[in-house]
Amino acid sequence: MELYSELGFEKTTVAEIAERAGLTERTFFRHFADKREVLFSGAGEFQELLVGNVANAPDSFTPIDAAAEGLLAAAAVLQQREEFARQRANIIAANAELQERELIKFASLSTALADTLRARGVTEPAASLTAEVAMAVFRTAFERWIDQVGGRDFPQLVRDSLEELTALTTGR
Amino acid sequence: MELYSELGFEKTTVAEIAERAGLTERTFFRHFADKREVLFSGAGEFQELLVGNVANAPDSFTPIDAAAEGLLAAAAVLQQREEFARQRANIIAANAELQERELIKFASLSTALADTLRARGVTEPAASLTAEVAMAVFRTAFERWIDQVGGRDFPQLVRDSLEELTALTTGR
DNA sequence: GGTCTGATGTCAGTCGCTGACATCAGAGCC
DNA sequence: GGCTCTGATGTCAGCGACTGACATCAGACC
Repeated sequence: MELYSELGFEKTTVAEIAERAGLTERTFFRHFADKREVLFSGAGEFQELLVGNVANAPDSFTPIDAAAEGLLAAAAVLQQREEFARQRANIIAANAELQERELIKFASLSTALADTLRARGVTEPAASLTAEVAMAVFRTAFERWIDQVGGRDFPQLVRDSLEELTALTTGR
Repeated sequence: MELYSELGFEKTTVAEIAERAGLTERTFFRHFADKREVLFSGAGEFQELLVGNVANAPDSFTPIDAAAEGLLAAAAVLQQREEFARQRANIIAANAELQERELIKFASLSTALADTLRARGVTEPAASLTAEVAMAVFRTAFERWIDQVGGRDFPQLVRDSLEELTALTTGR
């Protein structure tokens, strides 16, 4: 993270990272699948957090509302680590390869979310579509949270985006 | 495309591609930014097609309906080249790096779509959210189109997914 | 015939990443 | 205390993607 912030992602070599960590390049690649993965090592826990809250939502909740439970929990956790989240977002925003990796992590989240909804009895294609739309809401809210300086409440931004979504489709 | 289908993407070296094309490796990289980009060289025209149809939609259309015009036009064109689209989808489905690249192309499309909606007078965050949701609909419909053997009508699948979307949110 | 330009070839080099094998420190056992 | 076993790390050689610098060459235009 230090080096990626100082030099930028591209200009940082794995050799430099290894050196600063007091390890070998080979060892680096034993801990991380590739140079990008460093910034995404927490993705697993993040996914479990989000999906877990969806699974535990009351049975009476609609698919969208169940998904929203997961999004809100995830947003709350990121809110806690705002500084870290900002630094990380800046690094990613500066590099296309990292954006690609982030997108596939989001896609993986979307798949996991769809699976969870299906486990709640939601049928296809509603499950996949809800999952995709929920992640779209999350991304939109995240972007707004990061872009602003003031530091508004991330979970609240998620709620706002969900409202927007409803307005979009009911207005047809 | 031939080599990627025969050997798989990873096992194909740029040297082999260059040889079959009767060119040099260096020349390959002058035509394509990287090994993956070969499969995405048509992305620019595709984007213009989609966005163009959104821009030309009647002013009276809601954001979602305007976006739908673009999706339907894009789906119709892919329908024309079904065989090519299938082969390409298979290659991409077999490789994670290619999926990453495809996702960022979709994201780029989403951004362009949001811009177009904004030019139609749609305000934020409705523009971004509509764009994201529209692309989610497109992806979902595309997946269903490719997965089935029968070869159902792609534009019709897009319409179906749009209906699903409405149902999702109005059911709250 | 001459010049100019854009595409291609050549070459050397960097960097990400991997496989194979050696080393070494600590855990647990006798 | 000595032994073995295991997991983490180091070492080394090598492949393949990608780049910069310079040379070459064919066709366009004058």
